[in-house]
Amino acid sequence: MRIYTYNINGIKARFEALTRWLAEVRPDVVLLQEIKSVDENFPREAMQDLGYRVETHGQKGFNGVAILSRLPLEDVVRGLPGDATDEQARWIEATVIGDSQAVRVAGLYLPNGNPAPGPKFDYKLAWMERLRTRAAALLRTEEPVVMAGDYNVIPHPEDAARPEAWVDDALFRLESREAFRRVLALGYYDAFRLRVAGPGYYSFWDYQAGAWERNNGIRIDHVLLSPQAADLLQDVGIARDERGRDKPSDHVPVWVHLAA
DNA sequence: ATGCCATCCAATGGATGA
Repeated sequence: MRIYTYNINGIKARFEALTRWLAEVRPDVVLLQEIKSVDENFPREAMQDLGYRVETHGQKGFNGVAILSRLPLEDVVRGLPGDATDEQARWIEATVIGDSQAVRVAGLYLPNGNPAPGPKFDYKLAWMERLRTRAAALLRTEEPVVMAGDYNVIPHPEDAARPEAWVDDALFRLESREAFRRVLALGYYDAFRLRVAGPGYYSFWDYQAGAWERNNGIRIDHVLLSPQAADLLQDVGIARDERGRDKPSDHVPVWVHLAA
């Protein structure tokens, strides 16, 4: 089972690039972030024509997450539990019925949190505490769990080309990195770091100031695996070449291959 | 860098993003 996370920065703007990529790569499961669309306007039929089941959790203008899957999906949950007043569409879960076993997948778009300090940063940290609670509940199921998405967290200095430029940023502040670490400490693994060590691996390059041409990137899109999922891990990767194609998102796909 | 670019909504500019 090949599972991808991909922040597409707008389904309307990325429709051509996304459908080309789906036809070319043929992923089994794609967790999309920033669809920036209400559910009714998501191009469901076009995805179905490419062989995908579609589950969305959208909102008008901003945020929005979705799951595309060539495999059957069950038990879809929309919205991160823990705050009934939260209007922002940043979390979707489903069980993917694999050929050999089922995998619980969660797609997430973690709040940016800038400027920090401030109310947006407070929301980010509160959201991360809710994430920790949900992540713990998912672990207790003892199913293989994959939580993947745009975490908006640079875990370590080696995950930024210029870490000194991010020291006061909500993506790299100690509170954000500690909250990310608290999720890992429950028993999750950063799939990429199970297989690849060292600096120079990024998943986001800003549109501005020639960030891509200068390789001024950050690694903020992550795939977290429960121990049961980590046992199934066959390979990982970052599809960095997507950033150099026509009308790219500012993020690229990050993927895992599980024996499931 | 003081958002340099991109996206969306809605309106010819504002909000948001990382």
